[in-house]
Formats: sequence, C-alpha cells, structure tokens
Amino acid sequence: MSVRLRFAPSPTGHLHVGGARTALYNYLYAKKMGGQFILRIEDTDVERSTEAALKMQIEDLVWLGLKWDEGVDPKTHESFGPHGPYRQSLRKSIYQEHAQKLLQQGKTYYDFRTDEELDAIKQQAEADGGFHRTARPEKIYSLEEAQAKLAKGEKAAVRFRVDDIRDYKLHDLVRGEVSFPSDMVGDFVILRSNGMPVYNFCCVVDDALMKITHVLRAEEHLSNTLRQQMLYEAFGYPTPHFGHLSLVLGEDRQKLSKRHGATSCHEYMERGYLPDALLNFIALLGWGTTDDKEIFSRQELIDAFSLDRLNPAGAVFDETKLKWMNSIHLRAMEHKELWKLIDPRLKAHGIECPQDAEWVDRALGLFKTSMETLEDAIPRFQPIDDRLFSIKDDAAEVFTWESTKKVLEAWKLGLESAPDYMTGEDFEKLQNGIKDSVGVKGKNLFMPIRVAVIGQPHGAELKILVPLLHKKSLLNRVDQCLKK
RNA sequence: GUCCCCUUCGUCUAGAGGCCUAGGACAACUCCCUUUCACGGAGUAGACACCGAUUCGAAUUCGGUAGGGGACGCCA
Repeated sequence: MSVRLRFAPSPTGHLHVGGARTALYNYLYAKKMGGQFILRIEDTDVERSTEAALKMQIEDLVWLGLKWDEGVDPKTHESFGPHGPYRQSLRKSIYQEHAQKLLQQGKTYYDFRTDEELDAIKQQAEADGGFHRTARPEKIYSLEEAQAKLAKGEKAAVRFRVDDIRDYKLHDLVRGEVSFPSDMVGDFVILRSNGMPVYNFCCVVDDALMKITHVLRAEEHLSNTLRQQMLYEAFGYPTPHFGHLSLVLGEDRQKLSKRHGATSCHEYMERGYLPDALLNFIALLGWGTTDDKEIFSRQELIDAFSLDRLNPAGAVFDETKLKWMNSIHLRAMEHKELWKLIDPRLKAHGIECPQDAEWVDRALGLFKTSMETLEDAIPRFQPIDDRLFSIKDDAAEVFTWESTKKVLEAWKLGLESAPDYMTGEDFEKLQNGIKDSVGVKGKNLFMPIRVAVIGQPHGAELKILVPLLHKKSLLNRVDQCLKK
C-alpha cells in the first residue's frame, strides 16, 4: 500500500516558514515513497478563517512548488480527489455522523456550561494554583434530558469523556517512544455549541477517512496526539504513524513569530528569495544527511529524504545562511529563467534594460556573482538606464580638480572611436591610455571617469559596468559632465 | 502549577562505545587574487550544559540536576 500524507493548514494568513517546512517534509516523504500528498484545509474556526487567507496559503504553496495530488484546486478552490471535500467547513455532516456515533455509545456528553462559566472556572483554578485543565461539569444530563434541553433552544458543546485512566504510548517517528498519562487532559470538546467540530476531532475523522498513513506535524501537537489516540480507539480506526517535528525558532530560541521579523514565505518571496533556496534551507532545518552535501535541488531532496534523519531539537532560522544559500541557487539558474524573475522587479522600480538575449546573458554573467537575492539586482542594474543618470552631489569635489576636464575630454575622445560595446579589456586599455596621455593617475583618473559613467565617484565596478553600456549612452553621460 | 519534549562551535549540523587531540557549512577574523566592491583560493579561531553511574574505554548508554521549549481553549 502506498503512503498518503497531508498538509493541513488553517487559512488565517500567509504560509509561515514553519508550516512550509511541515508541508515540505510531508511532500518529500510522499514523493520519495511514490505516494500521495494531500492538501486539506482546516477552516473550522469560522472567526479566523478567511477566503483571502486561503488564497494566500495556496499561492504560497504554489510558489514553493509543492504540488498536491488531492485537495483543493489552486485556482477554483474546488475539491478534487476521491476523499473530498477537502475543506473541513464542507464536511460538517460527516463530523455530525461521527459525533452521533460516540454520543450513542455514551463516550461523549453534552456540556451546557457557557463561555462565561468556563472562564470563571478557569480563573478560579488559576488562582488556586495554576492548574488549567477543564473539570467535568457537576451534572451531566442523560442523552434524553440533553436532547430535550437542546430542543428548547439551549446551546451545548459535546465533550469526549476521558475515563480510561492509563498510560498511552506513542511511537513517534522523530522522538521514539513517548508516553502520556491519560489524566494529562480533561474531557475535551469535539463539537462546539454552534455545531462546528474542533481540530482534534476533525483531524482524526479526516485522517481516517482520507486514509492518511503518516502524519508529520509540529511539536506543539504532541499533546494533542493523546486526545486523538483516544478518538481513534473510540472509533476503532487504525492510527497513522505520527512524527512530531521540532519547532522553527527565532534568534532568541523562542518559537518563530512576527516579532522576529519575516516569518512568512510570502515575505521571503518579496525580499527576492528563490523558492528552491527557501525549500533547500528549511529542509536542512531539522533534517540532514550524513555527508557534507548542503545544496540540494528539489529532486535531490526527494531522493535523499528519510524520516529517520529528522532532528528532535528545535532549530533557529538564520537568514544569513539562507542568503548564502540563495546566492548559490541564484548563480546556478539559467540566465533566461533568472531574467524572467529579475526584469519585472527592475520594471517595478522604473528601471528599463535592453532585452536582447545576448546583452541579458552578459549582464547576468557579470552581476550575478555579487547578488544574494533578486532584490540585489536593483542597485546593479539601476545605472544601466540612461533616464536615471544624474550627477550626484558627492561628485562636486571631482569637478574642482584641475585635471578632471582633461580626463573627461580624453574619455569622450576615446569613446568616439570605441565599438558599440567595449569589453572589460577595451575599457582598461582606454583608461590606461588616458593615464598616459593626460598624465594623471589614482583617484584623479578613476573618479572622473566613474562620475561620467554612474554620476558619482564611488560605487559600481567600471570594468563590469562599462561593457554593459552602449557607446551612445556613455557619450551622452560624459557630455552631461562636460557641461558642468 | 501539572504533564510532555529538547540540550555538540554564535547558527544549521555530522557523530548510533574505541575511527573524535569532535568533521562540514554559514557567519567572524587573517592572508592571497583584485588599481574600490563582489566572486574565487588558502588559513585562524570557535562546541560535546553540569554531576554521578556503567565500562578497560562515553559526545555516544543509564540516573539526577540545571537550562530551554511546548501543551494544558467551544485555536489549529
């Protein structure tokens, strides 16, 4: 039987990098084993789940390239696959049926306490010694009594009885043998008073019905597994294999959250990171191989992935290393593909560049070694656009030097007989010629030329930049300088 | 408070009793290349949380301590 894994986000915002890593591991294992990867939407919290957020989550997964075999359609959000629907909000009747089964068996009961009452109980418990577990209500109504009350319009949640006091053992894929005492949790809610089921319940019903074989999820769910095991037993469903992944942490070793800065894949996309680099990086946050290999393509990750190398300790998300990894992936890209990502970013900054393949190829060849992210292209390419050329204030000193005018004139003269595009060597030859003919060297030589190319005395390396500028463009710029 | 999990260089990690005077990568630092930067190359520095036990021998096994994290919701 082939493996079936799922990623089950709740749509409350953009995809978090921790979530992305969970999705990735599930995806990798499914692909590695030739099984299915399923996307299920956990939108039972109607307060927080939004259509807009669902769209974001899906777009982020698509950007990462984690394609799913069953789930909701990336465009229409309609379910596809044999065990649908894949949105929990559309599976209410399925949950109702399952809840009824437990109710009939007496494994659950109706709890008529209100939020206020529960809050008061919790507050009291905290005051008494910080013990938070929700206690059983003083009176539990029989099914008939409860149904009569409900018929009168009273609201009640359905709770699962935790009566069987014993140790539950879990063979965790990441942590090995873990055991929980069942009195670690109190009677827990499976159906809210508005009829909407809650996470632990849906999760069990869906994983069982969707025939999920392995569940890789964040460590924060470890204690939920106890409740879920109780439900699996109550239904008589086989339990999947669980693996609880360590958390992704911020620099202060706390769970990565907003206050640490960028936490969503979307933000990393905006900052100019490549999906392959981000994937490669998060894959190595809590998983690794025995060899020294660190740069993985998507396919290499699939081939190399294995559950027994998942690390139980939390891992700090270090953007510096991500940056380095991004630069490696960036350089490995085909120039044509890379340009498809860079050019729109330049245009967004009002930078227009030549589009012929030969020029693009040359430009990327020269610039990409100094770029870590796609955003780094902006300062690199900015000097290319003639319309953006201007003589900056910090060039003023250069124009006070006596030799500057002579250098600029010699530069112009040299340009006139130069080819449309000079090579780096052409440029050096020309520059050396000026050094000899005008008789200046050092900054008196370099700075005026740099100003005549980029409008300021410091910045781009001319040997790289000049070959990317058309002769006409260079002449235009030096003319502007000579008018000063 | 209760329960659960975790603990190797600053960070990600390799390490499954002798291969470890603990390996790699990022970052840092030094030097080389380079008439700025970057890339590249060569180096330097830097860790087994602590205490006991088992063993001829422990980063690796066991126990305890400390520290960190997570959970304790009609959130997921």
